[in-house]
Amino acid sequence: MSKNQLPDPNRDFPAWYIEVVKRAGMAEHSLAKGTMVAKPYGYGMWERVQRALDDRFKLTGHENLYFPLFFPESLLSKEAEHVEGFSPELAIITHGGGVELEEPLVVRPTSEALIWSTYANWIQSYRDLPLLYNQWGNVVRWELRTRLFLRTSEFLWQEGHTAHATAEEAHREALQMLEVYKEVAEEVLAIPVIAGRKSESEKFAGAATTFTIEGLMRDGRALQCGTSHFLGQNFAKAYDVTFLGSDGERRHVWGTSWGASWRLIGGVVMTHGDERGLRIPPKIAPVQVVIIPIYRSDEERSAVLEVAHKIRDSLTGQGLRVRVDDRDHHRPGFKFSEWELKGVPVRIEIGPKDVAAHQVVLVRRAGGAKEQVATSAAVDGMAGELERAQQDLYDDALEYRNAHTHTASTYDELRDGITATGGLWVGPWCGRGTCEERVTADTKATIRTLPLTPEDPGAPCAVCGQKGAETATWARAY
RNA sequence: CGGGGCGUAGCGCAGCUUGGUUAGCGCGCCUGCUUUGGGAGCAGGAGGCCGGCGGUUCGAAUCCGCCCGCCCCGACCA
Repeated sequence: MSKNQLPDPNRDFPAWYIEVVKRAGMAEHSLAKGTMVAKPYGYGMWERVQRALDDRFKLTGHENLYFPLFFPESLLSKEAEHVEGFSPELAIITHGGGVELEEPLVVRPTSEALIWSTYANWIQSYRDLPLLYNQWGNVVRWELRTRLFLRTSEFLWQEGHTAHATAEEAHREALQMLEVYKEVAEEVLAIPVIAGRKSESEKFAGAATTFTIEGLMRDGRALQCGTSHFLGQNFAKAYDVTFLGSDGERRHVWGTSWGASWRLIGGVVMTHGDERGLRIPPKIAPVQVVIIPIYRSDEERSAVLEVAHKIRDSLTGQGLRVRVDDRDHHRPGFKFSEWELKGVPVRIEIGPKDVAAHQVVLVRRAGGAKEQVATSAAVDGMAGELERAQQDLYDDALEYRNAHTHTASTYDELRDGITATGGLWVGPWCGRGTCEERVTADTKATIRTLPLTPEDPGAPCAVCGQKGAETATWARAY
């Protein structure tokens, strides 16, 4: 059989993940602990995700800007909960230019502190509102345990920061951007996600309410794929951001912030990958169609390549991303395996027999046998083929999630269920931290989502039995 | 920070216990020939401050000390 088998994802998912990411050429570890080199194949996916998000940010009225990587340490300390949340993960610069700095600089773990302290100067009147800005950049969080794409000391992301005159408007903004994340996750990354609200213990340090989208990975663990925060007036008060209303009253502004990172790429790997490697959704695939020429002699080679290049050109003309793998030092079988590992949605094989018959062999990564198709039909039908591949990945992932979503009404069901099967467990929760902590202590699962808007009191709490619970979704998470 | 492990060619490793002439193996890489429809074969070749510093010794990858780095488990993860 084939060589260089990947670890079995069903037996050792973490080993499978790291091998796929490395061998597909997405990323590798770099020199400093916990840092990562994003290689072209992985960065190419990130570029597609960036574009999908950025287009939607613009359509919803936002503009990009850029704040610096460093700011004075003292700035952070103005919002008590915020500084407490971040202080363990800060990278702090104490020296520059060969001398000790008068005041240390922090490398941003997120930019709320700097941005709100700056917004204070930009906002005077209700006429300056709303402020709808976003920035693309990197942040640093000194993580103890890191994983490629999922948790690295430095990572790439975007962070949106908006300021509004009313709580209602800010709240709407936070939910609107959550919806943008959900749309990108589902329609672009083909990852079905649950949109919800975080519990008090899981929310962002400094936020009034944190919203999240959560996906379910193939090993039964949940992954937070994006968060959007309604900040209330917390940062406005900490950094004294006020405006004069049309009524002449001075008020603090209401804020939001929202972020998504290249962790999404890790989510794609863990949602769609299989024992052969990656399966990349066509919308973010750096290569959507790979053409493998097959030949023996030089004459065959030039005849086959001529057709291969023609097909490539007409597909490229449709706006598709196509690669002809004309490397002469690898045989076809090697290329088949390699492009499957790299998750290219559609492969076209062309040999001398196909050239003679004006056909190609078409192979879908998502499964199914090889199919002989007339060349013209393959070219004309490719866009539709990729749309189906995109949909198939989503449908597969949704089916998996549905099959791994369970309900529990008693504590035994919840605890034993999480421990035995993983996946998502839905059960009523009274809202008290003690009940939440008990589940986490017993199962290592956390509340991933609560309903977007608080529910009317319902069934008794699965943990303590007290009435007035709302529906919580539990899972072990990354 | 606590517990455990590891630093030898691009990658993965052996050698170290019991010091000894030129430090090996697999993969990868380079050249040539034969191959090419599911991970090619043969032949030749290149590539090493053996993590660093110091010590013991006629002689150190190997023994001793110190240092540095990385990995795994735990604590942590807004």
